[in-house]
Amino acid sequence: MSDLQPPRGTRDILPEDHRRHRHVTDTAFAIAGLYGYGEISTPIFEATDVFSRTLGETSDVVTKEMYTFDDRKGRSITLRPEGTAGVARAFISGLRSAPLPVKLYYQGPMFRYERPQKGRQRQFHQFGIELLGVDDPLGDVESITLGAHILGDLGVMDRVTLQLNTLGDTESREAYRATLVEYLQDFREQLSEDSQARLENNPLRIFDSKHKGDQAAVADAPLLSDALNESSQDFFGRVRDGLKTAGISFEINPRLVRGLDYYCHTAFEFATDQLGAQGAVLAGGRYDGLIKQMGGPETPGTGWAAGVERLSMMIAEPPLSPRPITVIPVGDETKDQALSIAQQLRHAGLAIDLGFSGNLKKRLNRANKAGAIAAIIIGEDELAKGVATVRDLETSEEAEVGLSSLQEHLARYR
RNA sequence: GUGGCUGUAGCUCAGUUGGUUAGAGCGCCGGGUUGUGAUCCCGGAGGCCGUGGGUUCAAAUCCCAUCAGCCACCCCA
Repeated sequence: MSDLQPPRGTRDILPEDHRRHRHVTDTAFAIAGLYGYGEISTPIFEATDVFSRTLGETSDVVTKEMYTFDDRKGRSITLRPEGTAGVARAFISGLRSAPLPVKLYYQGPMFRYERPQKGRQRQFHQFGIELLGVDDPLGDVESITLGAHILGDLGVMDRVTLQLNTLGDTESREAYRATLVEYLQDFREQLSEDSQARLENNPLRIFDSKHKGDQAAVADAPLLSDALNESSQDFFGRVRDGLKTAGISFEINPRLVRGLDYYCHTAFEFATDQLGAQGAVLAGGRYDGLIKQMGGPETPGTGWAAGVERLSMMIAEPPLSPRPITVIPVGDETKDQALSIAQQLRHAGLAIDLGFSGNLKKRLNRANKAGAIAAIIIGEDELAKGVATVRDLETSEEAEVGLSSLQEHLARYR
């Protein structure tokens, strides 16, 4: 029994789950298409340094969450923990001469070695977009607008809030970092162990901590927003204005800090309180230095990723579509006819279930449970007359329909 | 990685102070004269009580370990 369980933090996505899963990704695909984005798939695993060099050597993802192993030739391989680094790599190796901007979306499994809990698994799925080659704040606005559009169509907008912050450009951030570290020296003793280490390598992240001592230390600390240089302030101002123009409401959250090193300027997160401790359903920001850092041409980028499982948990039950029509033969002599009628109708584009066994009562019962909208009953009586009995399973109305006009009659159920 | 809670049939759970062949509801399968769907009646399959050790004459029940789930921290989608 225990051998039959999937590995920790993974799960089988059964047909019922997939209906929700697919509804999320189908919606996202359709809307990304409306914004002119094209689909890209990158490998599920990459050379380890694709992630370790870009996400930040000290980030949690790199230090303790990656699935890394050596392949048979001793190359270090890592199952992708997120999508952006792989897409950036693909851009450099295969799309560098493409006309800018390059607008991409992707969907697929990601892997992070973490302790599972609600809304958090070791293998999970993300849908994400990347907009490459746009340094204008309008790019951030488009990216966020696209995300909001998808959340809106999924019907979850009323249960999320858009949290927005800026990390400023490199100059602003470096300057601020120095003042923050200096300020926090006096509080060193009360900081958590993790945050004491962050003092050295990523002091901004202390803002994110839920540790009481950390929060107290940071409560009256100088804010990054006060340390922004003029161009960073201007950039952020134009993002906010753009969002207002697009009619998207947001809250400024000065404590919102991205965990991955490659972010600059815009950082945002659509957050909910409905998924336990996991707040983010769609989050991202700007990453202007990433592609150059990986060895490509200097190319600005902005984008986000959304958790497919998290969104699946939030959406309403998606419609069962298409509802099938069940073909039910009565008596052994009619099976061949039933089969060929079923095939004919399937080729005409109708969703057809064939009742396999049991008496008529059982088969109608099964058709009902399968969500069928109608049943086509084919018995010897019918065949003798060259008709089939079509029973509407909603209204219970029955009609005898000539076999030749069956297809026409069923058109109402498409 | 840390801490807390949990683990009996596909699902939700019961199982007395440790005592012999471990139960219910739902679901599933079959039947109620191979022709009519949610109901009703009858029958059936399905559990080495998460796994491995230990204590005991005797363990689903007590102890230890381990695995998995849930919750929180950490962090994130």
